Amino acid sequence: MTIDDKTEEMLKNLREQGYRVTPQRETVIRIFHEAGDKHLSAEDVFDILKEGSEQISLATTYRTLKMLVKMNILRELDFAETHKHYELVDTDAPPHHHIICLNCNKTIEFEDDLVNELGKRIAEKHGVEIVDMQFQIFANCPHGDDDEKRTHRQ
Amino acid sequence: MTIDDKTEEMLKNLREQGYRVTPQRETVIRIFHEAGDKHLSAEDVFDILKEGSEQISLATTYRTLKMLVKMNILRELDFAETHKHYELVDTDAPPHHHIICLNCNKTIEFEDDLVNELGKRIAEKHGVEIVDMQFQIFANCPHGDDDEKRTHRQ
DNA sequence: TTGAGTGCAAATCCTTTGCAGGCGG
DNA sequence: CCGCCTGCAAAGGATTTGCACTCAA
Repeated sequence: MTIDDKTEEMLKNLREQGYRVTPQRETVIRIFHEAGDKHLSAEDVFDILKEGSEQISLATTYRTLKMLVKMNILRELDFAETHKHYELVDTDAPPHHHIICLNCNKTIEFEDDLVNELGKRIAEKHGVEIVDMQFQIFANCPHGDDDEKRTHRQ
Repeated sequence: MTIDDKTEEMLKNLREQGYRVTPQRETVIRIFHEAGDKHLSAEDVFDILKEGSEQISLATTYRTLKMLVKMNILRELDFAETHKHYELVDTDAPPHHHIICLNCNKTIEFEDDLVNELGKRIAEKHGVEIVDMQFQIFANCPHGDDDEKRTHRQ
């Protein structure tokens, strides 16, 4: 399935839910598809927009991201930073998790059936209905520059 | 060991690291001890302070929290919210994890050796040196008020 | 046509910082 | 006494919101 197809499918989804399909929304969704599995912040999206021909205000960028999260098209990620990141929800794929390098700020994504299974089991044990899970491993990767070390996690 | 003993020990720790021991710092540490295993935000700490006899400015509250994280006395927690939470580091205890109810915003703490073991193994497999890990399960607990439902996670 | 969506600027929330004075060691 | 800490107020970054206008349906 091409990026266009995937984008079109999500737009159809929006329309069916009573949302209007605007060029702004289409562009934001396309940006996430083109970004592959990268995590983008609102500011990232806005910067990409500034480069391209489609100009969208920062306010609309934020409003669109929030709406897409509510629509379950994007997932909100909370690493220990000042701002949030977003990534496309892939309903076919199992949830994936992240290793966050405290030196270079890079993230490594990983999938792990055991983690997912364990999460489900823990939720059951506590009698709650699971919606999402995120396993975050904070670590230092081998080649890190200490210069850029983050201060908010020792 | 009493709360006073634990507080005193941490203050000694500060002194040894070249930090000054001020009534403000003592008070903040004591508040966390008295709060048991609750997670407090900067604003929470400040509110508790306002109630009590010790008045501390919000700026100092933030500065103290940040310093205590660097000292590894507090751990910073990032649930999917606009502000951070802090909890006492217990170096004897294994890391614990959280179930966050999307309805009522309450958190359930849990420990799980399997999760910790799995985290360690995953870090090893990826060749990174683990510093901390947090398994967050976002869920709905049975009795939730839908009124207070959080918007930033569908 | 019409109200959901947009852009702009102002507002808000959380957190940090500059500066002058205070106090721990 | 020295310089780290504090309080205050102002600044800062990220995100939200009020309002008038625009455009998708």
